[in-house]
Amino acid sequence: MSAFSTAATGGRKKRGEGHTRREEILQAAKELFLEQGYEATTIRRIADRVGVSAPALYLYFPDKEQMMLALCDQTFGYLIDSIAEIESTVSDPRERIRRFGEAYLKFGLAHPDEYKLVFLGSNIPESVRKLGHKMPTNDPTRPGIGGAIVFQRLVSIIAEAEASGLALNYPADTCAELCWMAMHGVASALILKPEFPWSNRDLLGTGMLDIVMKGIIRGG
Amino acid sequence: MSAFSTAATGGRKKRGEGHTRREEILQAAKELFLEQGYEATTIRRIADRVGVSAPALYLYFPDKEQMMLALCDQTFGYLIDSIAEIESTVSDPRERIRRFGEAYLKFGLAHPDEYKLVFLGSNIPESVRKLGHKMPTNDPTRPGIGGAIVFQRLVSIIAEAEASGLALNYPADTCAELCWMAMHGVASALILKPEFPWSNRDLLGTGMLDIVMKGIIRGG
DNA sequence: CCGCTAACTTACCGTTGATAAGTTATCTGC
DNA sequence: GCAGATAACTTATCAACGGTAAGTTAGCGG
Repeated sequence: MSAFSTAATGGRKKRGEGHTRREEILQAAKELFLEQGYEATTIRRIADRVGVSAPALYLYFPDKEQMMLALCDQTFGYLIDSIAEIESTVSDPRERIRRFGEAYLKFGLAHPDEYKLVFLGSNIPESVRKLGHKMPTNDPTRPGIGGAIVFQRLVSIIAEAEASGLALNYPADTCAELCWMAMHGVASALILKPEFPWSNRDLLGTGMLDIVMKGIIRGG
Repeated sequence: MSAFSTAATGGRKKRGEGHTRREEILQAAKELFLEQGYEATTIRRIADRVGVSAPALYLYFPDKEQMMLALCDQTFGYLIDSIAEIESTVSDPRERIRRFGEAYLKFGLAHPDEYKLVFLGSNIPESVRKLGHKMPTNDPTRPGIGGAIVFQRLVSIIAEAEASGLALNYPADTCAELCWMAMHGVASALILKPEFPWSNRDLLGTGMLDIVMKGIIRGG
């Protein structure tokens, strides 16, 4: 009906169909997020796009943060999938770690907004705190958990590498943290300062990966 | 006068004394910033503490961002000073790089709010873009330039190290970027997720520094 | 047809950064 | 000492934000 709404779905939902509205909200939020970034993705704009009033969103999400995190989890699923594929198809421990790093960085550069929200969330102190608070929370449905799952995969990959005979220069969990921090440093820098005249973007990724591999693997 | 204002300075300034008001504003902002973090540091709260109306702040700063950046530059001065001291007292190229990394990380952990604002500024797209846009801007008074100055020091240190005979595995500027990104990865992770059960915080700093040194220096 | 309640709206709250327009006080030139 | 000029500052207000309270509409089961 209205001329400038890509996802307005007209009238009220029938009984029991509320969950479809929830998905419409996520879809609209995602569109806005991709088109105009985080700042433009306000409650009111999402509601407008869905074709519903702003408070209606609060029937499906407790607050904006949970909405955004649910959105990110959806996107992070792609990264989790691609990591799972690496784990199932690549057997060499070194190669696994390297491929993880590549996939991680590629994902970050392909989904900068989601990356920012999950890994650089300066706005979401609440859930970031919870996210780190007690890591072994086995609830994969908890919103915002995507980043933690990814990190846990790396811990597993490196622990398994060590178990299969790879000698490490540090404890396995420290190696995982170092590896993640290094790649996170590259990702966040390239994402936050895209217009900075970086000497060589590709080399920064592959070089950091080389450095980390050499640094954490004994005799690497 | 009022019971809970640490810096209220009473009446109006005389002609030509506006600059002292400007410093009072920065001081109040800094106090709030340190006491209650970035979120609590609103225009109105700063104005209250100074003992002046909110719009008065706009006589001295074009917007909140410039205020915050001026504030950060003040704090970053300490880091710049300590780097200058390292440069003037440490002659060994390897040791210089290492000491830079240590000083950088220490500063980040000691001033997390300023660090966030300058290096993780998800709120300040404007100036971050400018900051990276044309690096060789020789205006050290430009607000928000602190982080760029620090980075430029590292570039110099590594370029000088190479000039003095140290063999690098990558171009000097790439080495500087890799070094900064790695340490930035550690700093930002520890700052943004302080409650995460990191395996060993000290080891993450020293270990990353070891890894980077070994990685960028030929035969390191 | 009645009542329950899911789905949704209108009206509003307090807060934010920021602007426009008016006021007061001090300094300068005469 | 008095009259502008203008630095310094206030009041009133804006649009937008996230979020809540309370009322309304619509569909389903009895």
